[in-house]
Amino acid sequence: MLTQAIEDYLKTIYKLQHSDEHGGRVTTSVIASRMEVAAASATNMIKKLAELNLLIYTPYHGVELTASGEKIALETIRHHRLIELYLSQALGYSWDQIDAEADRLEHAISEEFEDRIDEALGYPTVGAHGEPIPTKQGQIDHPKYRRLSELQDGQSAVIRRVSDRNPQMLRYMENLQLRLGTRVEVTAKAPFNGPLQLKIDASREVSLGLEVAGSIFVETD
Amino acid sequence: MLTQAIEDYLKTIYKLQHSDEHGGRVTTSVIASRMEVAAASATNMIKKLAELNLLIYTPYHGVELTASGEKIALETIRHHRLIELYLSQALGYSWDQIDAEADRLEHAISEEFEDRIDEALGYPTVGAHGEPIPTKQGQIDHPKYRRLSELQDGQSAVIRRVSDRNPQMLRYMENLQLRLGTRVEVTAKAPFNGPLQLKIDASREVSLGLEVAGSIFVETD
DNA sequence: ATAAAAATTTAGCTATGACTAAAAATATGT
DNA sequence: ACATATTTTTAGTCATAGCTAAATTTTTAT
Repeated sequence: MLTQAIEDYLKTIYKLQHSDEHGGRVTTSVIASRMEVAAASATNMIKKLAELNLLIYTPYHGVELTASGEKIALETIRHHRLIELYLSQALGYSWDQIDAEADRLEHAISEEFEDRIDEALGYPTVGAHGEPIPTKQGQIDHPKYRRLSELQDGQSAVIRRVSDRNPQMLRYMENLQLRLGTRVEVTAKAPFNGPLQLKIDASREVSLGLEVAGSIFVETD
Repeated sequence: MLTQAIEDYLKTIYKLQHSDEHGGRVTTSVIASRMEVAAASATNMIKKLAELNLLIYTPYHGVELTASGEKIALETIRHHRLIELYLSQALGYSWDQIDAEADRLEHAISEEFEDRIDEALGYPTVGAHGEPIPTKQGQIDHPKYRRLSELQDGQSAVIRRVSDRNPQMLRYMENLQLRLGTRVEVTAKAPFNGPLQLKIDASREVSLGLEVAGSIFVETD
């Protein structure tokens, strides 16, 4: 049977495999740190997942999901993102609250529940933070957006996705009304990795640190 | 910490204490059978709950919840009944599906979630099967309804609650349109524990077995 | 009253998934 | 190249919550 822990590990590994940060190599320590467990615990679980043919494990070198491991990861991610969207659309949750709630609910819901909220939401393809929602068949695309921090002075773009890693940062973005679909223009960039000056919705101007700007993904025109 | 298993046991024990079937004495075997675990497993958990001061345990004679045990039981039951009602009202679930889904979700939701569905439902006091919903403060009343099977020939009553124990029976009741608030009249009673003849909503007539009639609780005029 | 039956507890085992400490393998810096 | 640092794995523990089999206690029937 699929335990909650198995689903959580597979989800985490999938996300690591598809993040550009680690160059494709998903190691024990990276998994352990994302899961907030000791490295030894991660090794144990990895061995178990390899035993279940959910991933390929090369000791000392990392893991790679098999097709069935990826399937389960995508189902879990689909649950998570549908629940997040439902929480924000139907129950009025704010951006910073939905991830923690969905982390628990994603393991508890049935296919029936998945189908019903999918329908209630009108079969969405994009989650509350702009993440693609895998289809029931496990299809997903990975649109390449640029980080707001990479834009040059004078460039304009539309917010398409934000990182959901830090709830406090999400609250900060919400306060600034930096939402999906919001148009932003970089009106100045301070040197030495300094903040950038941002015009939001062609009206308000704010100064935004690089860490926040790096967590906002935009589509340029 | 409160595990899912602890919440489940406390909920079950609370319901057993307040059911008229066992004369108040809640024994290991009754708990084990309701939880669908071996008697030895129930003994283990009972000892643990006693250790946590959630119940008083008299070996070989049964258990009784303490105030704090009852508090947790009522919180769990409140979660369960709010979720059930939300599933049927907001997501269109049928009577027979909500219990199983709520059994899993009740352990996964936050206070935030509880508050939001409570609000979305308009602060209900009665659950989807007619059960009272405990307040956030743990208040609950136990209205005494009569079983439909106890009514005499010619008596009329309104359905106020149904047992949620058997999903198939719930589906059967739904098919007959035996719902909360439905008026029913016993037009005949067959002898030797035979079926009773029922007039539903002053129109359709059906023959109803005693087992089903015993699972329907009514208010007489 | 006592023997048999039923209920309950104890003893010992299993799986899951965490942990620490120690050992082993890999990576890095001079 | 090789000593040191870092990463990873192994070994052994713990808590949770289930199980079976055996022992014990309570209940029931004669």
